[in-house]
Amino acid sequence: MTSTAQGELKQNPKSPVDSGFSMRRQKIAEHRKSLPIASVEKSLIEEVQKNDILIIVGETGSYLIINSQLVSGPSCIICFFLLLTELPQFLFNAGFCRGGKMVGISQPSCIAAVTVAKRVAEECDVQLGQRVGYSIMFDDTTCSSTSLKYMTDALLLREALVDPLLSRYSVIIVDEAHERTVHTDVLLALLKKVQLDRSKAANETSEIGNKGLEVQAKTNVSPLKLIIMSASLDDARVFSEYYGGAKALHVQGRRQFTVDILYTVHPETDYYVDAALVITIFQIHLEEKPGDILVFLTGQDEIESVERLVKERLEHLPEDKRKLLPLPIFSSDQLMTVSAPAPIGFRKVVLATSIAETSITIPGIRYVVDPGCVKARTYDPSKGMETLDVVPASKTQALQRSGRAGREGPGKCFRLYREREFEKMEDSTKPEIKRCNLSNVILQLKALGYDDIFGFDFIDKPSRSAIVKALAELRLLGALTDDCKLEEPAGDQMARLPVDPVYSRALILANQSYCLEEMLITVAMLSVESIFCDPPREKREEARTSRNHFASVEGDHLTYLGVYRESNEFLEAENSEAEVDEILRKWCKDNFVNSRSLKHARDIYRQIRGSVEQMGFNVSSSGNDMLEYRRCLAASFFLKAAQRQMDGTYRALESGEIVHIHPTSVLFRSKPECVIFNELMQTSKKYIKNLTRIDPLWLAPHHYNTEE
DNA sequence: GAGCACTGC
Repeated sequence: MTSTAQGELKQNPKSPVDSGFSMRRQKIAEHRKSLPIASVEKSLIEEVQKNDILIIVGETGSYLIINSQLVSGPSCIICFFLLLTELPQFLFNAGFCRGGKMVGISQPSCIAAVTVAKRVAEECDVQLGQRVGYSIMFDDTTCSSTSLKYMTDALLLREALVDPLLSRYSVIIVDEAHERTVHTDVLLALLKKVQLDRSKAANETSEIGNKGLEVQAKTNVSPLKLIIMSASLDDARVFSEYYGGAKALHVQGRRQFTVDILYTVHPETDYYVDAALVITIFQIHLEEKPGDILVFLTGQDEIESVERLVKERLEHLPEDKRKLLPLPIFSSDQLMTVSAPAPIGFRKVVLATSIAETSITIPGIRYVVDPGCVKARTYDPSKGMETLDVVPASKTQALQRSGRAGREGPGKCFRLYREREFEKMEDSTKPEIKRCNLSNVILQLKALGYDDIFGFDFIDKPSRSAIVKALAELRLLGALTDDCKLEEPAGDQMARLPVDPVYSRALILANQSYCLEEMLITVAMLSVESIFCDPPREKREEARTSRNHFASVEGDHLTYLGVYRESNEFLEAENSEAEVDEILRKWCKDNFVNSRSLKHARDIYRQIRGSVEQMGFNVSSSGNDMLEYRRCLAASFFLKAAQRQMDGTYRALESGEIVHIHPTSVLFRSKPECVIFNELMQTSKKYIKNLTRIDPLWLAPHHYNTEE
């Protein structure tokens, strides 16, 4: 692309926010005004009473209006955020919490669960943790009198392990179901079954009548109401079909202004993408009305390179045209800087990853630049390898991105691809369950009593090979018997531990080898990312020295163990929580350790220590006997072992893949003969991460050779 | 000698 971008972009006459719909929108707006809140409440409750399953679709305004003719039945129109906080209160008022029953509201993330719970408690003017509470991994604020309980999907799934009928809930609302996370998908499938079981049990109870009070007490269950909230119409259709034609109700989304969509006319080759991007950014900066720009990029590298290009180009502009401020965001630490308004007269250009699609809202954005790509993680079950690569975005993502320009006023979205390429995009991103390692999900299902995994009623079925692989892995880890039944007690214990099956296996083995204390720390440290900080240039040398101080010749696991223990030595038993935080923060800063990661690891440690103690494990330390601990690592992670080749590369024993030690490993230079590792990921090369040097003889003998 | 979108138990 050599000419100016002006010539390359044309307005799409059929953009999803075409003005032809404005009449309709106006009508809906009038309709909404005529609806007092009381009648909204009444009609919503009526719908819940009439329908055991209700799907509530709340798209951003424009998209919703276009598609509303596709939905039958009367539309109930209120504001979406209102619904999220009001609906549970409506249900409470309507008596759904009588007799100690609860309305459960599940969210994919902790932050959402906490935020909404706080807001509802405020609206109801009650103390958080009483009538309204939330429950997330490290924080449960509910009590026996809680009626409205906000929680994460994953936690609700865990609850089903203890109470398979989820009998304390009269209504469960699953929010953000369109995100299609593994947890949401499994939860939706589970709830379908729970609802069926509870109807059955309730019918039996009523049939029994007063024949036997004992039976009645035992089956004291009432039917379960389900409300599924989805922001995407496509997914709402999928859910409706999945639940046997469940009724879908439409809700007006938040106010959305018109966004003009502009496509490029000529295809962009990869080589020109950066150039086209920068040209587009400057075209907006120099020719468009005030308003900040949001650019969607795939990762840190790309963000930094575009930032550099923008700065370079700015230097060639006359002084008065230089008022453009590039703001990179690729980690949540940078969020504060982007939400602050630009200095007077300046235009911000926010260079963001897909984090800016949904997770955060940046004020002031009127222009969006969308190259149409996203970095996506996929999992190859045959190789046990994750891949992180750049792929085309989906239509839903493209719409979401363009929608970001219309939050505060009419906006423009510049798509750096042709309209026909948009048409070729997938409707929505593949559900996570179709692109991840299934061993955790399958172990949970087995523990919940679902034996027939191939016949399980998934909304989107994962591939047969992915299921086969996960079952095989679980057998090798000792969670399942040879005929794929839950192994007792190990399988059940593993399902109850809140970590990946390989890690729970490691904890069980460590318990038997008397190095559980070490393994708890190891698993906690492996469960968080990037223990070490990336220091600024001037501190690199200092950081290297510090890292060398921690580095263990045995590998990363012992290194992490050392970091955790050394940080712990600075603490005293009587330190208050705030003091602990402060001491650790300082220690981390001095030692180039990521304090957020370390704090998170300490939380996980506490959590899993509690779990293993509950199982009756005795947390003992191997003291200075690191040999026993390393043998235990080998026995736990034997599925991921690699052997050095003549040329210095490694061969992963299970898959036969040729792999490289990742440069962040402490073993990067020493290249021991045989290692176990925790992660195999393909980026520019196939890298193994988090390794420990082992003796090949320690590997589980029954797995790699035939001798006993 | 490499970089890593986002969650969650």
